[in-house]
Amino acid sequence: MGRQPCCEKIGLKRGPWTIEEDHKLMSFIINNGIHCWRMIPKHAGLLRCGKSCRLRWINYLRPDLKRGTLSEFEENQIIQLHARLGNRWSKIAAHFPGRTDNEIKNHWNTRIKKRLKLLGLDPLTHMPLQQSVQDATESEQTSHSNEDKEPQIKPLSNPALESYAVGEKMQEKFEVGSDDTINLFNSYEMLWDSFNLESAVQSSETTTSNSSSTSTSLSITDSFNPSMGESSSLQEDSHCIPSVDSLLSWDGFNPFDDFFPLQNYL
DNA sequence: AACGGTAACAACCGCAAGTAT
DNA sequence: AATACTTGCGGTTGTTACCGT
Repeated sequence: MGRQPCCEKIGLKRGPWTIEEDHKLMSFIINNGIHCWRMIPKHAGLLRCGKSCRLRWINYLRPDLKRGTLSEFEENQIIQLHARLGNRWSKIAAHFPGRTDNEIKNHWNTRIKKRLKLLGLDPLTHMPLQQSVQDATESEQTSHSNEDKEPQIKPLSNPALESYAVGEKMQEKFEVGSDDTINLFNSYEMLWDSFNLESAVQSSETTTSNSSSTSTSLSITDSFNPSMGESSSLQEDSHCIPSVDSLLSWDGFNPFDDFFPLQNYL
């Protein structure tokens, strides 16, 4: 039998969203909240599938989104979290209120990966590249067990201890040219020394479990629709509401101009 | 000015997990 | 317990802007 597709694809629009579509989606969600993504396009008068609407809301329209490039500090945090969590972008994003998993994933793939490679680090394992290759070769040669043959994909079990004793060596070895890269390297090294990742992740996991993208969205929309009473209130998640600056910093288009009486919420 | 290459970002797709019946 | 359905996630692709030649 198989599963029903999430939506009837025939006649649906794809590709970049127009401003009108954004307005329709915003307006609908603000007035009605989010109950069922599948129904939203139909009721909002959009020729999109629910999935597409959800993505657009989460990655672009959500009022609590923090726009702009990630700071150096955020970048370093991402690196640390990636060393521990691997490609679990949503888990990583949960540590950055206002950032989306898509955004962090894109940032990782387009920038951080390259910088790590420049530093001679394998973005996958966070180990020095040559060492990774060497380890792989050695394990192939010795071939002790099947476990030894596993590719070096697992995140480090204790990255703070393992990786950054090589810091000095790496710096000598790769003669990294740009100041940026050197800065990244230094802070990377420093952070491992000083940052108690374990406790940070744990505390963050407990505190952010309620502020994932979805619950955040809901709590915010709830705040516009007190009658919904579906979940937590704005008070609880108020830290997710962005500053005026971040709301107003959208280039060209601020979808909230038409819908949000901002002064009531900020 | 035209072209090609690249970076950055947005959006789509397929699958898995979670939930309701 | 089984099935149907929805939602969320991660990988991938598409699009656009920018830059160097």
